[in-house]
Amino acid sequence: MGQHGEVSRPGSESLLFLTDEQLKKGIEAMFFAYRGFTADPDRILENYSYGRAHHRALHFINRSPGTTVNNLLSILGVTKQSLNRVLRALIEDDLVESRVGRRDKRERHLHLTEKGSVLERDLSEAQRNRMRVAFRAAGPEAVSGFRQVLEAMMDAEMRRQYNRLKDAGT
Amino acid sequence: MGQHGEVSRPGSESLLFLTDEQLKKGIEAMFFAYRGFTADPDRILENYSYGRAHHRALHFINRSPGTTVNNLLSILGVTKQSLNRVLRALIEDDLVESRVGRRDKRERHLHLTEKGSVLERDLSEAQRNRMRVAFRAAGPEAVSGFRQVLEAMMDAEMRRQYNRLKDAGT
DNA sequence: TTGGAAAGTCAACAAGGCTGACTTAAAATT
DNA sequence: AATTTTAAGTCAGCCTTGTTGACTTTCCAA
Repeated sequence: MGQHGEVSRPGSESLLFLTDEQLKKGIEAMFFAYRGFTADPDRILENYSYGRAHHRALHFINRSPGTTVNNLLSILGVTKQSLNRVLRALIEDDLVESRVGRRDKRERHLHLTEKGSVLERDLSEAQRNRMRVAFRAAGPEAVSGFRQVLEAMMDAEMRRQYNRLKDAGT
Repeated sequence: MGQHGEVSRPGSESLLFLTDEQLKKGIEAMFFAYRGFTADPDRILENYSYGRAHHRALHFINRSPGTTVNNLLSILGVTKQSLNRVLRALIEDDLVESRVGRRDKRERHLHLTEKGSVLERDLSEAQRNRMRVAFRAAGPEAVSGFRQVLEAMMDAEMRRQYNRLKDAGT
């Protein structure tokens, strides 16, 4: 019941990696790894009145300086009201600057302030350290596979967003 | 500043996959992929008065039938009070059965009911389908790398939990 | 027989999602 | 020039899921 392709029939390549058991291991790997993925920044954030949502905003503003609110909204996949709460705090605390658009004055372009950059760097560094250790332990072949599978797991729309973020150095 | 190992010095193997840029791509891949990972079950759950927390409980009870509350607690990494709220709903709705321990009567052993199995299977199937498509598209080599990197990203304690879940068919 | 462990419960709170309704300013269209 | 649409922001209220802290009941084990 529910088992597909787990029998390596003579003549077919081994499809053992597609057994339900293997798929479940993949699911559990995602679950536990995501916890590790967020653990370090979360620990840093505890010292502030910020949470994971603030981290995400800082990350993507840093990644695409000058991005508009609407843009950020579609990357984060949350509602305007939800993002606004987070953004308001960051702007009030002088971590993020909101500049009126030059061409279109309805738009606001978001930038990190010096202070915002410092926190972003701090969070990012913690997260990159863990990623670096994992990448180094697994090796370049594994990293390539890691990214291939993750990309294939995204919705088409997310994959578009993902590929849009410039990847210098690839 | 903050750049490590991106220069492929003569004599060193290529460490290009450890540039900050590559690490950031990895971080973003995790972010977008996790959204995809949860999207399908979340959609199903919308028809019920359950959320992701209920899904996780169902998953791990299905995975380790007869597990105790304490056990589940340490796997899920939430507080007793938080889990209790979820578990109470599942038991009241007859999706989960809580049996008093035979050896140690303080313990409760958790099992899915017929009804619980049905929902679990539904959720699991949706999630496995996406995972299967991704695995198939990426191929067995990539899947191996995917799991290697994720395992390396876990905290030691989580990795222990992860490896404890039996992996028949590996 | 007593101390500690497992489970369960109540209350109160916070973060971060959501919907709906509405405003303001500016751009775009008619 | 008038109207419609878009971008941003706001208020209010709700839900889920996490947290602490305090306390009870049951029962195993020293």
